[in-house]
Amino acid sequence: TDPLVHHGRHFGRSIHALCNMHALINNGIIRIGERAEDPEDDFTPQEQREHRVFCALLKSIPGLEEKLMGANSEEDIQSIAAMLQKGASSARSDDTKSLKSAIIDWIVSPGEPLMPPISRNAKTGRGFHHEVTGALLCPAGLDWTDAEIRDKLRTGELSVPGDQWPLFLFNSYAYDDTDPSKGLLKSSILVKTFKHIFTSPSSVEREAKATRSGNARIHGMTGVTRGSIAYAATQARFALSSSGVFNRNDTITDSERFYNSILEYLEDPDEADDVNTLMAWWNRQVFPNYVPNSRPVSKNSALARIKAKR
DNA sequence: ATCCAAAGGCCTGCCATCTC
DNA sequence: GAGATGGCAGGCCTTTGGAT
Repeated sequence: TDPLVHHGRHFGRSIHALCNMHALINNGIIRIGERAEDPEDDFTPQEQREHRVFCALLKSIPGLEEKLMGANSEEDIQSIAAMLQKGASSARSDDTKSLKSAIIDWIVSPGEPLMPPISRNAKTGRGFHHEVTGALLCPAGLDWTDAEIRDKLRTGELSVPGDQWPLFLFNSYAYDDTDPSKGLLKSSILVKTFKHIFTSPSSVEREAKATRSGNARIHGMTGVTRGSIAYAATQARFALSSSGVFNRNDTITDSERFYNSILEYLEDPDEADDVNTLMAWWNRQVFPNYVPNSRPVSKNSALARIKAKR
């Protein structure tokens, strides 16, 4: 496969999922031109955000900038964008597929039966239809033990927009309304989802059985990123929900708004202190033994090949 | 009619272990 | 040690189904 597809997979998982690659790249190139002409040019906050993502894209894929600048037709750029998009989309799809069954093992304590049982390969019966997934998805601040609230969530009378965060994001699934950031993004289910995607499915258990490099290693990922945490949260939220089809624009599941709201929080300068502490915590959870260049890499490993390309 | 996502099958790469 | 073997993980292909 084309290396751009490969890079697109990791970009989607770690920097920005759910974006339109064509627009991202086209707008990015235009903005570079405008900035060169008029450095004083002001961009809207939205444009500035998009441009930061574009710069991260250029930075994360060696040779991409040259490739884009050297493209001599609109078509060339379109095909580059299409490859990256394909990578991001297929990675997202592979992860939803894989998490769909895996997450069932993480929502009750080991050994405890799940009542009623949830099918590993179907989404019906999840979401607010089930006591356990419902409690996890219930917006922080609402009381899932209240029968009236449960009913309204089930019927949809009470709809939950993506920026109203569910309880499963919080450590021990406990929300403290006097301190809303307490335990935020520190739940075990989120860490497990992250490990499943980035370090390997078996690394979720205490003793990893992996014999092959996981995604983080394949792509030389050495620490968590804001995008990767938001991505794991979005995948977990979708896996717990009853909706069967992942769709960016679906207003019921509202995954894109959810993803962006997490990302916004993590990038908010006003939250920088909390977020830096949080990121350090994540790195200890997920990459505890990481020391730069400490591991020998076999000559033919994917990582070695990637390094050789740089 | 077209597009996209889901699902399962399949293939390949990687690593640990075995066997000689 | 070198080569064979087996299992795990990631990714690709194909089919299917639903939405637009």
